[in-house]
Amino acid sequence: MHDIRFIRDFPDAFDEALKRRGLAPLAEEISSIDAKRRALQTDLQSMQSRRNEASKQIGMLKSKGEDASSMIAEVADIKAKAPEMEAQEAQLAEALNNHLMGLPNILDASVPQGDDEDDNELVRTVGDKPSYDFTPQDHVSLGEGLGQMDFAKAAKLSGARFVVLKGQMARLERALAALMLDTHTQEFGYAEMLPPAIVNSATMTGTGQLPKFADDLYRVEEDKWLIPTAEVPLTNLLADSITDAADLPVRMTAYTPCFRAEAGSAGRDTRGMIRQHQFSKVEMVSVVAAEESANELERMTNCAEAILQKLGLHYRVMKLCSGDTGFSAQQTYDIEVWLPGQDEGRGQYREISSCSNCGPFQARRMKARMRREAGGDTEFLHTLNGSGLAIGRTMIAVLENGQQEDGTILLPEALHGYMGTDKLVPFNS
RNA sequence: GGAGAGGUGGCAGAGCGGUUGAAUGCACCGGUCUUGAAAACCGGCAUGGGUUUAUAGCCCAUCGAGGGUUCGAAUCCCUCCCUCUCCGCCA
Repeated sequence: MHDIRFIRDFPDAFDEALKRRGLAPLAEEISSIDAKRRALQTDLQSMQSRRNEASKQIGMLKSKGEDASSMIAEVADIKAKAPEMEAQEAQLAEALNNHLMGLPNILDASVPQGDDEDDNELVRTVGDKPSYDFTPQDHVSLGEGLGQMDFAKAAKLSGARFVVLKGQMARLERALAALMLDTHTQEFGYAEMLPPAIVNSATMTGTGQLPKFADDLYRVEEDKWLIPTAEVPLTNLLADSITDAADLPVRMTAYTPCFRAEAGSAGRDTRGMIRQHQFSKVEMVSVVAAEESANELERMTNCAEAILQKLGLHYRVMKLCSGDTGFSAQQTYDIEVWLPGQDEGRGQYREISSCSNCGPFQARRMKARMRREAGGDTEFLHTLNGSGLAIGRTMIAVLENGQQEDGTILLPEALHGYMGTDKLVPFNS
């Protein structure tokens, strides 16, 4: 959500920010709606003020047993005029709100201009691509080959974009989640949380999924939605509250299922586990004071990278360009892991984590505020979220990177304890 | 799902048609006292918005949410949401 005062005070900067998002200028239109609304509100309030004053006098006159009929008539007159003005005011307020809630966040100055993922900027590459003296298989062949991944059964149960994992691969999900949670809580100070996976519309609106992206969500009943990421419940934990500066930063992590209708992705990544309607993710959320958010984004990205490093996976960090940065973010780093089995064994980088600084954008929507000192003003917090990591895609990476020519998988050492073995072998053997 | 009881400031808890944005206590902040601390005492202490050069004033709104009755609603009525107790069901 945008700050109407910013639009009022810096219309050109706002329109420039819209332009970076590929949107037409709106500052003038928004400011004009706002000006009309405030003028109307001022009139309305002075009427209400008169009404309140008259009512008090009526009370006093009546208590003395005097006649108040002329004042009662005056109030009646005000009451006759008010509804039309109130309706107008409400209409303007709604129009204004639709603009403020429907427009994407202002991009950080450092975000490169671009149209899509091809214009993202390489920040760093860590580790080296593994080499194989055979053509690497993708995770589908590997998983099905080991009898531990069943897309056909999942399709029968649920439809496209689901999977059934069996045996060691089912356990691998749990092992990865445990490694991630242990790392974030023990090494990086994140508090482990277990939030609801179903939230109401107000919560979805707070983080920016609603009102614009309802089609990407699953709705289980009126006003009940399945979360697409734990960012939603975790960040909204701070909604409608004022946090003491001494309690910052707030860092939380959670392992939850995530549900995405993938409305706009029909036909993309139809093979395998890359894009599923249901997947699990360990999410990190940080809530900090304004001046800390830039540093916190770097820190959070490093926390996600730490998981990849523990798993010995090669990856690169990309700074998303203007066209690829999400609605609520002002700046985003994507971490792309190397998947040697993709593209017929030639390999491909694929997003495995996305870490975003949303600035005050979500906080303003959900009224998440902070106070620096007793009696001081409130100000909006900055919120950040990042995957640490997406479990399904991490599993793909572990499988494709650890594969042997015979189709078995050598596991990274960090998982041996969690898995009780160093190798994935055919199911039931 | 059924029956009942409730939802008031950071917390506890009064108010139940009039000048109440809301008693009182606790917490918190400032001060007096004290070598220091505690205690005691004094004062302050909701949020959002409008107006304004103004963090000064003045004004509006908010006592779960939304409607209604009334000159006037935290207080009365309706709908919804949530919490608690009991019953039913259930992992």
